[in-house]
Amino acid sequence: MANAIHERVDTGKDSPKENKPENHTRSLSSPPSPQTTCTQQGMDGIKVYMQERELWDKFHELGTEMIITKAGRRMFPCYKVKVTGLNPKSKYILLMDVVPADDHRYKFADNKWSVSGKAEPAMPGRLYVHPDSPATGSHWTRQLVSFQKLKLTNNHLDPFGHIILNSMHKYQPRLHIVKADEHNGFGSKNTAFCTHMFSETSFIAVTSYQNHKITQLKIENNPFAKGFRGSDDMELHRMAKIQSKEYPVVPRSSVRQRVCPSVSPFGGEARGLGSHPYSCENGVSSTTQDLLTPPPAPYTLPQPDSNKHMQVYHCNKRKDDTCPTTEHHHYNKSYINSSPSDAASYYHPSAYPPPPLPPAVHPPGLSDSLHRSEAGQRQACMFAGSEPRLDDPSCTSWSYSCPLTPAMTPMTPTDPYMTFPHQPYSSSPRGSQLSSVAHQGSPPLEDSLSQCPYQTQNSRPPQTPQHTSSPLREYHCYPTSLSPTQYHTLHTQIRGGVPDRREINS
DNA sequence: TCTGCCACCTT
DNA sequence: AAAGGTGGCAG
Repeated sequence: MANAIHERVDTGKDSPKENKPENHTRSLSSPPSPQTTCTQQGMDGIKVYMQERELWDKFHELGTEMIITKAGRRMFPCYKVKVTGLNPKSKYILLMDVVPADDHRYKFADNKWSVSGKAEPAMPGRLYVHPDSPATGSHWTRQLVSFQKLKLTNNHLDPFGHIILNSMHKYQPRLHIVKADEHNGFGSKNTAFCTHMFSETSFIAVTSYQNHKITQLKIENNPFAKGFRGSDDMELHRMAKIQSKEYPVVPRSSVRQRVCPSVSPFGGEARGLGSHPYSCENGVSSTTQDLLTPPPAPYTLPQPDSNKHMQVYHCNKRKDDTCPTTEHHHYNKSYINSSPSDAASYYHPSAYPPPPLPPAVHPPGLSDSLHRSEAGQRQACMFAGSEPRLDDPSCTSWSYSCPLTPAMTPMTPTDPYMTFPHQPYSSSPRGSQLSSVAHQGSPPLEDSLSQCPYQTQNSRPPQTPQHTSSPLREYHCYPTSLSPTQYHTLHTQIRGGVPDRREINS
């Protein structure tokens, strides 16, 4: 909340030029994602600057690790960006997802990370929709956009809408910006969106830190870990206290951490992602369906059965009222009234495979209902998608439900996959093209970057090396034709309003 | 490896 | 003042 603002209201340089990294904010911002080629909707002029890039770089050099817990753990550094190039009056939904960076499983031994096998099946992909969504371009560009409330979990059955990851696997966070104007809503044609990835934000999910250097970096920079900082004196004192013995005093870090000398985990390779330049993908789908439709699967990750079902979680507070009858216009208004800060976090299912843009698209109803919900509460509205494997024709739909979007749902509710209001997400029988976003979802980034997976079957535009020099390189994935898709079974669940444990108290 | 609990902090 | 975010650690 306030944080985003505090960090850098950087309004000063509102519109950095392409390729031109901001100097004065260099430490805080990375070069903007390269621009986009979006052909329509004006998405091409959107630029995204990663904040606190220096910090991200420090972690990245060592091999960033993010703790994942059953209850959900925030990311640190926090994913914060500055966005420019949005139409001040248009509405956009900003969301994030975290996709596999490759299909390997890693191990940390000899003080470094190395591949230890094949990745486990991808977890249900989920989307984290920024609480302020949908909001006008003016809103998003006015201040930094922080995803600090996003949480990562290793609980495959997580009921809170947190992003589910596998420990010891490498991931790449992605930011999606979806235009959500009434004239460009999900249910309509021309849904435009763009995807931005910053390679320095890739990380390996762990249940406990492997590299003590990462631990120290976290302690030094995360305010919540301040309790672990301290002078040697404090250390000693504490140590003595903890171990009532007279053990030789050893630096806390040494004591606490496993032995890990210094070697950068990501070992020179920054592994696929690491070394990849940032990429930015934008796309416009001609139709909503296109967006939703999964791309051909260039690469497939096995999906657990559970994944095959689309799970929808409704906001507890969902107002049925709000959703159902909502019309497109509704959301406009609601948004205005709602205060972003109050908004709760929303989670949507993302299909890894297909990245779930779609859900986002829904903004209309969504925001309405969600935003109005009590502030601060994380009522997650999440949708878990089964992740369709890209190659699996059956997976395609991304509908998300949330009662939110009646308006957007042009489809018949009776269809299984139509369960969601959002039909568009649902698979479109016809191969449609998926916008990059959708595609990207799940395939390991490595593939995507190296070759747009989605395109696999298509010709992929050569990476447009537009800003090669800049970290962000943009790759456009053009829609590929998709095979007919079938829908996932949708499994809906309504949260009973059971908040996170922590929230119970509140 | 993973989990639960704890002290210590921030918000 | 309460809620909730951290890493350490034992099991």
